[in-house]
Amino acid sequence: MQKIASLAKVFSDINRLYIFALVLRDKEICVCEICDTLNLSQPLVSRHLRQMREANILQAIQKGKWAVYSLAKDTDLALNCWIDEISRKLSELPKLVACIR
Amino acid sequence: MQKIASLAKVFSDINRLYIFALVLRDKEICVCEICDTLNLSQPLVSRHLRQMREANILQAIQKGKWAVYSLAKDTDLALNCWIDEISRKLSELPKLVACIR
DNA sequence: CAGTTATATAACTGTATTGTTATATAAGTA
DNA sequence: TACTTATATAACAATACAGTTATATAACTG
Repeated sequence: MQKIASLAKVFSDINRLYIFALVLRDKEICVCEICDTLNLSQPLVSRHLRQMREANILQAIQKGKWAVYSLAKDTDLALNCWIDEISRKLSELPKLVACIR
Repeated sequence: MQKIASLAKVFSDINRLYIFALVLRDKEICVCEICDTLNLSQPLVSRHLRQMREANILQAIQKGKWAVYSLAKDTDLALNCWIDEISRKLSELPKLVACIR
């Protein structure tokens, strides 16, 4: 039950929801692209991403100077519900600003 | 998207999760029974219940001196996912202490 | 009707959280 | 090598939230 609450807490912030939706849409995305697209400050995005890493929702790999985020590999069962729900809302997201991958 | 975040916020608190699960299990339950079963103070339960009423998750009707809570009638689509998820966890809840309905 | 029971709410405290600003680090680039 | 770019983190201020204590209200009960 605590697990459900922790997952819910991550998705209770609108900016984390948007970030998660962006990752779902693009499969792979770097931090600066999230900042540009959602118009959020870099430190803010960075911390939100950390929370999602620690909740085992996202994973990051280093590619040159970029940190590239994607859905975590061992996607928890309780997460599937969220993925479906948020996938349905992807159209609400702004278009990409710059993609230098 | 904001709607999803609001729902998530409600379920990000472990006590609200427990309360919701109790309502799911018993269909109808009064405030004092929730307090007894979960061993939570009455004002705390009362406030959590209000948040769930305001999020349109639960509804309350007055029955004599009891306020009886149940799942809201027009159960939002986004809520179904939660109902399924939490239903699977009902076994974690303590047994009823007293039921004077 | 006085007392009790069930519930709601307000006021308060302590803690958590968001978003900002400033700084550190590490990897590319001129 | 100096400069720039991408990211992380720490320190801070402002706000939000949980849980408590005290109080109000309304409906039963003796």
